[in-house]
Amino acid sequence: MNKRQIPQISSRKAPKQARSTELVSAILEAAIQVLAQEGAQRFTTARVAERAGVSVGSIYQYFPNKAAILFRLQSDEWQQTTDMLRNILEQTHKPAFERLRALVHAFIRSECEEAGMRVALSDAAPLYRDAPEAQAANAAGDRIFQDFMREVLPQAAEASRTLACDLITATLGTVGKDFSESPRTLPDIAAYADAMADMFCAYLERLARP
Amino acid sequence: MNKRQIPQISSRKAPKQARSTELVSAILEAAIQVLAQEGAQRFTTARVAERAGVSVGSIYQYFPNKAAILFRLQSDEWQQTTDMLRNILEQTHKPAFERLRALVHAFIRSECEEAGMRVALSDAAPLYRDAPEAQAANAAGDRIFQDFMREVLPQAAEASRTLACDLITATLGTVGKDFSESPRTLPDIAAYADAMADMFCAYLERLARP
Amino acid sequence: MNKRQIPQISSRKAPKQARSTELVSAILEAAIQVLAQEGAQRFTTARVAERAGVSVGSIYQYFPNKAAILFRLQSDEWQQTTDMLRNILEQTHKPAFERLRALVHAFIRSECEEAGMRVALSDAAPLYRDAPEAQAANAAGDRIFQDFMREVLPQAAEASRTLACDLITATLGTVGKDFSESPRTLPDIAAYADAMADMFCAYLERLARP
Amino acid sequence: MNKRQIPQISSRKAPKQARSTELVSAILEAAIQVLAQEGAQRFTTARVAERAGVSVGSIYQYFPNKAAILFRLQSDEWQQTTDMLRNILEQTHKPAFERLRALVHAFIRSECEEAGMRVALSDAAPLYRDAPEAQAANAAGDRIFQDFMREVLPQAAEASRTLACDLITATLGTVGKDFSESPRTLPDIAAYADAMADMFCAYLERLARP
DNA sequence: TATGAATGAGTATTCATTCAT
DNA sequence: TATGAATGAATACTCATTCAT
Repeated sequence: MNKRQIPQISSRKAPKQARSTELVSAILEAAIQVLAQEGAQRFTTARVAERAGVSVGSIYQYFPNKAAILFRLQSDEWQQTTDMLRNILEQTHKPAFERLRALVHAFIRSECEEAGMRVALSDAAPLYRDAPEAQAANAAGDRIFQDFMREVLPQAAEASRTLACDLITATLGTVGKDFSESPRTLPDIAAYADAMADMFCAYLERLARP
Repeated sequence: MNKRQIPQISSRKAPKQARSTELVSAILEAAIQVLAQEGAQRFTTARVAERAGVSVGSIYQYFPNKAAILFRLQSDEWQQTTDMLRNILEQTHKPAFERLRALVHAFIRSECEEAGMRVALSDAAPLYRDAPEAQAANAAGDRIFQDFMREVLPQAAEASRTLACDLITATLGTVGKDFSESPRTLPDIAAYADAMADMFCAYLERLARP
Repeated sequence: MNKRQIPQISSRKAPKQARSTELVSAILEAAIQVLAQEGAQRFTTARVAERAGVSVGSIYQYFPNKAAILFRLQSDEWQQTTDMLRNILEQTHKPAFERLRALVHAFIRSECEEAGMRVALSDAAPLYRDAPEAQAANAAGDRIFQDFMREVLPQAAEASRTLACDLITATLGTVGKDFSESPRTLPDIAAYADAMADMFCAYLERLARP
Repeated sequence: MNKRQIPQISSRKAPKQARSTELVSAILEAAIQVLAQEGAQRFTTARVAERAGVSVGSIYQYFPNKAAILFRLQSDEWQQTTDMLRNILEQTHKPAFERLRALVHAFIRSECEEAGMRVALSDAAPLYRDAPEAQAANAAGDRIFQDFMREVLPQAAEASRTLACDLITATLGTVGKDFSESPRTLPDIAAYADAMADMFCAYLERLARP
């Protein structure tokens, strides 16, 4: 098996003071730029520090290592995405499939924004992926979707509902990322999102059928 | 934009002589082992050379750089997969959806074999991904599927058929890879493949409907 | 010749106020712990400050640099040892050789206490050794022994007496330290101290002989 | 307890070819110079490489890490010293005490040569000391002396002979090193060596007495 | 006085690639 | 053809010390 090292990744200190928060923001902002402009390969602490107008030492005051910066970036992404998805799914006055379609559109669109950075971030995944913190973060998103699935497939067996949920979230996530790796126009994005929503709806309808 | 270097990736010489072919095979075989056992991070020419029982110099006789080895590995994978998919899709005496289901099963199963190596290989993707040769290789697989789609959706507009084709191949590829990153049992694999096939069939049925 | 920097090492201010003395004690106590538990390599001002429950800045209020802390530790050791030796040698009602034997025992025993810290402290010697203050401190101990030697070898020429004094103090000091670097049981300590005392007595007897 | 890392220290490859041996020699020679002129603190692989007129990479071709260079230097010292001592002790046609005196003189003299480098080397001891290889190397020297002690103290109990042996070798080694840390004139060296030899002889005579 | 955030020079080690033999 | 020694740029991380608050 692979002998990958699992790094400590949690933030070194809670940025309580205003100064700290600013610095952390500057570092993260710089990290995003470096990632987007230079790629994962050239993402180095020195470059981030320089871009942030900060010393390397300061980076290590707030992040225990390079992986922690990347993980933090990814974490923030997940958080935003999760929030966005939750907001859409919670609009229970709208029909379920309409919400699902909106969700797919929103997700694909958001993936295509800052695509360069996102691709680089996922290129760097091996550096933070295996940390325990990373595993936990992903779980949150899944739960939201589980609830939605229960609403759409109230009759389905638990196991098959979970399977469907896994399949749809995996498709949304990985296919969305894959799609965003090439530059896309807005109409292309809309068309692709529609196609994906069609696929999900067709699948869920079939599952819902007796 | 990213300033990634785009390396030359094509093999340096066509290995016509038996000796050469042996050497190339040894190198590729060693590369697979190093990838599987050490991970993308520790995939170095020196390690490949040592494992292959060959000098580093010899590697550079047949591959212009490290990325070329990885690309070749990926290429071979694609080739095998493409062949496999073609064989399944060409069994035109079977119903289309049956073939599609068989294809999904075969693909997911094959992704789950040697998953360690495959994950490492995809971790290393940034190294070879941007080479022009890589783009071309993918196209071949798509064409095969295009034909199948024309069979299943003879009435559909060209554009929407292409879109569906892209979506399904992307889903198969990326979700398959994502699924294979965790260790899976055979029944899990079968269940997941069935779910995916269900989704594809439901989607295609909807598209085929007037 | 070596280009080692010779740092200023004397304490930055005389800690007259109670608060200051407490702080200095806390720092020194923490320094001992860090040295013993982490070793010379990991002896950092940050670690000392943390262990002392004090800010780094405070350390620099009382010590001009890291070396000064180490030097102070070493100084205190020397002071204690010197006092101990003086006490033993001043018991002039006991026979000289009996006092010498007691001294050797006491010294070896004390070296073996806190051996971990002492080893670390001597590992760190390069950092403080070359300071002029360090040279002076050692001289004090020698003078006490000189007096004892004059008592034991009243007839000997000044030069040869000084030589013997140097040799014996050097042996006591360096061999004692060397011995203490391995963990020792009390009986082992006693046996070794007896052997060393035997050696010293035999040597002094020979020198005393006409 | 101290959390010192114990590094791998053995040479990376056996320098079979002439070229290799030259390189290793150049590296070691450069290491000696850096150590003598810059001190242990400033002993860096980069400096050694530069002084040797060699790339850093080349150093790592022959030594697994920095500690290994230092250990090799120390090893070579031990080897030379051991050989020297053996040669002197094996001249069995000379009286034992005469050989012992010669040995002490030779040892102290050799310690005082290249004293700067030796001091620096022992300053760096924490880096290589804890490696298993280092422990083994020391044992060899002891055995030679054991034989000599058996010759001088044929009647003594095994335990007390071993104790005396340990004490004398420790004294010779550590006091010799301590003495060599200050610059010395030849007559001073001779006088000190004589005093030490006197001490050893007096001690051994006492032990030999019934 | 006390703090602790900020600094940035300093270092060991790796690894893709070349080229003399 | 094959070798593998040599190269040296690149990089994560530490830590003594300062100084604004």
